[in-house]
Amino acid sequence: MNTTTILVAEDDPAVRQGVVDALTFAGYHVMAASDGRQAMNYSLSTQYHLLLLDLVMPHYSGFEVLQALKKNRPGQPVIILSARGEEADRVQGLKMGADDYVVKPFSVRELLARVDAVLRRTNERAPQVDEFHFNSGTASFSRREILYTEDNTREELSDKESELLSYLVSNSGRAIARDEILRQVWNLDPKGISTRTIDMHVAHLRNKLKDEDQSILQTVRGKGYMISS
Amino acid sequence: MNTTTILVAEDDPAVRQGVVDALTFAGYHVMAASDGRQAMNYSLSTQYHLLLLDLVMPHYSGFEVLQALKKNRPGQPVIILSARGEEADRVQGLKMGADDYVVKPFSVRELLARVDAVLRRTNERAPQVDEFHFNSGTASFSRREILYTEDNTREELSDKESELLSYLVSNSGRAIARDEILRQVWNLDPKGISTRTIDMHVAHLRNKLKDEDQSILQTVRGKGYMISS
DNA sequence: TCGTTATTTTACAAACTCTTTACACTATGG
DNA sequence: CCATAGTGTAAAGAGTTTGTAAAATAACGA
Repeated sequence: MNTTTILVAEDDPAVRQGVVDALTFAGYHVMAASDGRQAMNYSLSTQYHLLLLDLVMPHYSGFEVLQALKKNRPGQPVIILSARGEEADRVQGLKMGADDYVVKPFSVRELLARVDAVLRRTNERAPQVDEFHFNSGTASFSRREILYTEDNTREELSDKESELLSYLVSNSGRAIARDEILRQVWNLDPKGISTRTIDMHVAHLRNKLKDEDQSILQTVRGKGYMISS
Repeated sequence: MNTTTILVAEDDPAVRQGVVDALTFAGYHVMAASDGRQAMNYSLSTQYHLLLLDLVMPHYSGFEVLQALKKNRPGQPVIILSARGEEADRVQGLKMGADDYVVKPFSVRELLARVDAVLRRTNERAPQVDEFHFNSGTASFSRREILYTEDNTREELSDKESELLSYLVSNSGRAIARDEILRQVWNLDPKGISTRTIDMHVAHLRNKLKDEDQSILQTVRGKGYMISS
């Protein structure tokens, strides 16, 4: 299943609908903004994997949106859509941090190819993390160990500890519910079952991370746990 | 699975049954109102994703229902059903905030197409907002925390605090009644019950937002609370 | 099989959230 | 300026969630 979310910012209803339909049909989850103000709002405050950004919109131009976005989320992938095919705009857009540029009118095939390419590049950029660096050391999942920088000592991670930490690290920056952890790490269907296993493993991990003040592995009361990104 | 709920307000039993059957068969959860008074009642007090509204009904006309509804729930999607295919009605309905207009008699295929289109547009229109930027910081709902820009400190949000703030933010720009908050955030039917819980949570939120002058989270006396957009 | 280690369950104290109560304070209309 | 209804908030209590030690069970290699 494809749960990649794409935000489309485009004021022309016909073009917007076309793009939304094409992306939806291709299996993406799509959100749309229909003017510059919405684009500014949504792009800064919602979660998505790729922004398709028209340059010419009412209220705010695509350049303004891009500028604000790159200030707040430097790594956010963006493809610029614009009728202006001029070299100057293209260069400025890419200079401002856009990942690619599609000139209107474009074919569905071309759009999808660009989208795929940018998403692929983005994923490559962040390959399966095997190491987690924190204040006092580094955890390696393939070697199932933690190395402490200061005294060069070593602490082993058990199977489950390693998998749990790995999952939290690769989903850092959001609170992960216990249910989700049970499903993803324990491969259980958490229907009604209640267990303190996760909490115990978290306690063990905190010990091994020397995280007595819970600054690395945070509790999110009522939900689960989180590692800040 | 499709858990989208549609409210059908139509006084002609034959038409109503036909619409209900078609929508049910298409996988929607359907509720029905058989006159204007029921329509007024249900449309204002129950939860659904789309209202199919007949204009000609006893007790209250569709226009009256639409007017009351848009006053209380400006974003609620509505499709008007009517035998009168005249341009004037169509225009007035759309002016009053309806999203589309289907002229009777209509085919099942046509109805479903309109329903699909409006629901899709609705989803595009309002993506899930995860962040709220304000003068001194940013609140994130997926992380259930507030980060203050100045000193890089962090304040946690409790479950209810986060949900409440999220609801106010995603409905910013209008005053939200306490009743609506109880229904939407607490999942309670606020019939006559009176509680100061909401006010307490607002007080806590204001603390965490450092909003001592109530410039972010405003009180609307006699109604409830509001966040300006 | 045994011994060792990893994982899960149990149990209970501690911490926290939510709600209610109570009362002070404020806005509003006469 | 008063009466009244609406709002702010401190404090207390009920109920829920989390941390963790200790015991029980499972997994595994020799």
